[in-house]
Amino acid sequence: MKWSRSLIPTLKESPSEAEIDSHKLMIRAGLIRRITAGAYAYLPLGTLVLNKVITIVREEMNRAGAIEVFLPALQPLNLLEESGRLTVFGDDLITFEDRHGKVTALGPTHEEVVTEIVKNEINSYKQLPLTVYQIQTKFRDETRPRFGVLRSKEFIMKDAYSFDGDYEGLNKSYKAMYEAYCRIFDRCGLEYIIVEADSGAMGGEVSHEFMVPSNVGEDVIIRCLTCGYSANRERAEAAPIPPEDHITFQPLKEVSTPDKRTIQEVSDFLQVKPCQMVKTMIYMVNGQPVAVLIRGDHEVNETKLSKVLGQETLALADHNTIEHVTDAPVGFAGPVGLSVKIIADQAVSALHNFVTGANKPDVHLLNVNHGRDFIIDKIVDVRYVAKGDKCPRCNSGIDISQGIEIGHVFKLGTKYSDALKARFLDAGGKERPMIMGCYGIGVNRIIAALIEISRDQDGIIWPLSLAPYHVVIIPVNVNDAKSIHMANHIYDELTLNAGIEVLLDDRDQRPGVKFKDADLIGIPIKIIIGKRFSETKELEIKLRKSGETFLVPPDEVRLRIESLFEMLSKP
RNA sequence: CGGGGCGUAGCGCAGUUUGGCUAGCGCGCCUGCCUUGGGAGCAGGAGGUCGGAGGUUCAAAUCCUCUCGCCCCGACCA
Repeated sequence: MKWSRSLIPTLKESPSEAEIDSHKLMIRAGLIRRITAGAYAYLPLGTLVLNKVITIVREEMNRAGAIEVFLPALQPLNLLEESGRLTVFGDDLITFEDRHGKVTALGPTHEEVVTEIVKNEINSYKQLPLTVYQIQTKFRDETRPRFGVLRSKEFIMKDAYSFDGDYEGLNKSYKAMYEAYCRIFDRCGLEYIIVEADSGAMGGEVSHEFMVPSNVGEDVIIRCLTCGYSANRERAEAAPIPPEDHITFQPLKEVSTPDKRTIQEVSDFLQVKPCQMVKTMIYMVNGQPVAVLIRGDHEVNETKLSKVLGQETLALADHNTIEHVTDAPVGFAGPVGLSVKIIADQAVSALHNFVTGANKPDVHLLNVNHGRDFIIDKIVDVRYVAKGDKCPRCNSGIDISQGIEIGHVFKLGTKYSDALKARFLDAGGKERPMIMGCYGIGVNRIIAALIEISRDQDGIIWPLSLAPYHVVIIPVNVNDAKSIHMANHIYDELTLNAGIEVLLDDRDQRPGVKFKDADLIGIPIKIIIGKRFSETKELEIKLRKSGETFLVPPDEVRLRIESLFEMLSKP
């Protein structure tokens, strides 16, 4: 492709809309343009990269035995109603009313649609197992789209769904997808961490997230650098905190804390560290108030809490309920004298002589001890892992970092096949629900994540596998007939005879402009036809990533490029 | 959805507080000269409903009301 005939609008300055580097670079390098909040147009260079990613994904899905399908973006609401996810998605669902008054959704994901199809078309164990996938645009009305294509209202997802007759089959299907994901991300040149993820309120099932470590990532990665334990924030556990030895119970004491409600306020006022305090949170569970005790410096993990309580729906109680239950305004709740069920986080059970609310206005209690002053009904793990926690497996220090979620694999079990009645007859003639798995990859996110981890002050650094073009030929002076002739010759040689994707910068621009642009758009290899060429007939090959240069006579260029390809293809 | 901010040329911005020349600057773009190894120089030029609607005024980018869009923080997020 000749530069002058494509559309590659590079920018010197960063647009004000962009906050993070990958977003800025995608705009500056002419990959994308925003059309509206959370929706981006892919320009030629962006489209080439997108297609590179899609090709890799498709090849590896096929290799793993998955079958490609193409499902509609439009979805009827009744399917989502049947699975119960209409309320789960809620306002995230983008819907519209057609001329007949029928309300239709733009699909946020496709579990229901694919299950509906399989339910209708598959009746026998002989037709299983089956894994289908598609590459489709998904729609979600994100409350706040941000970071360019990392969180948008419209995004491309590869979603796959496996159907098996038994759990052993699911395990095989899951493993095949898991391994395919590793190959896909390896081929894309991404460094990634696989973390255990929470499987929501279904319980007992397995889920893994593929994360690219990055400080702009919106997901939290908890891991142990010693034993390799890794999990996301919802899922991660910490080693139980051991109770202190030789504690003597101090006498319980009331203390006046006028208008001090938050942990921070009370901590400052009484000069007690938050880790010596206990928060009492009142939750509504099945219409009944429950007190949850958590250490002052910890946070309640509602995913764990709902699992512990066996409830999918729980919520913090409103102010009226709290005042009714505790006999005090919000901010002064405590377990002593409370008549509701008391659930304590493990860390609280290890505390002695702690500070907490007195269930009286403007009063807190000092030296509270469970067993003596109140009884805990249940000790459980219901908090998020915090800095300073220990690994639940090996008790080493734990590392908390951020990452971009680029893939998620999930053993669903029978959630959707039960809801939508997708059953089959087994060898014994017995009707059984299909066992499902689902597997997603954020295609656009792969691109943004790659740029986040592969760039420098000059621009993007593409791996060979994702580069929009492998090579850019730069004739320094396009008015020099010999240079142009050579540029065309090399172009044909590489394109026609070696199947290499080449961009020819035929613009009548000063060399500096062309070099800067080539660096910005991140083409792995530059072939420069300039001063050297007029002097010694040599061409210069320069690598984007390392900056290494090689002087090569024209008839050796192809061989040299091919050997560089081999080198660049290795991780 | 709460809080904050911003909409002026393709991009980045000044001008708005205190209303008043023909609405500016840098980059980019067009023409010519010159130049050709890391975003050159000179000269000339095109490009604006100042987000939109209404109002106040002799006069509005500037003041008032409404409205649309966008960004940031928070809440939310299979």
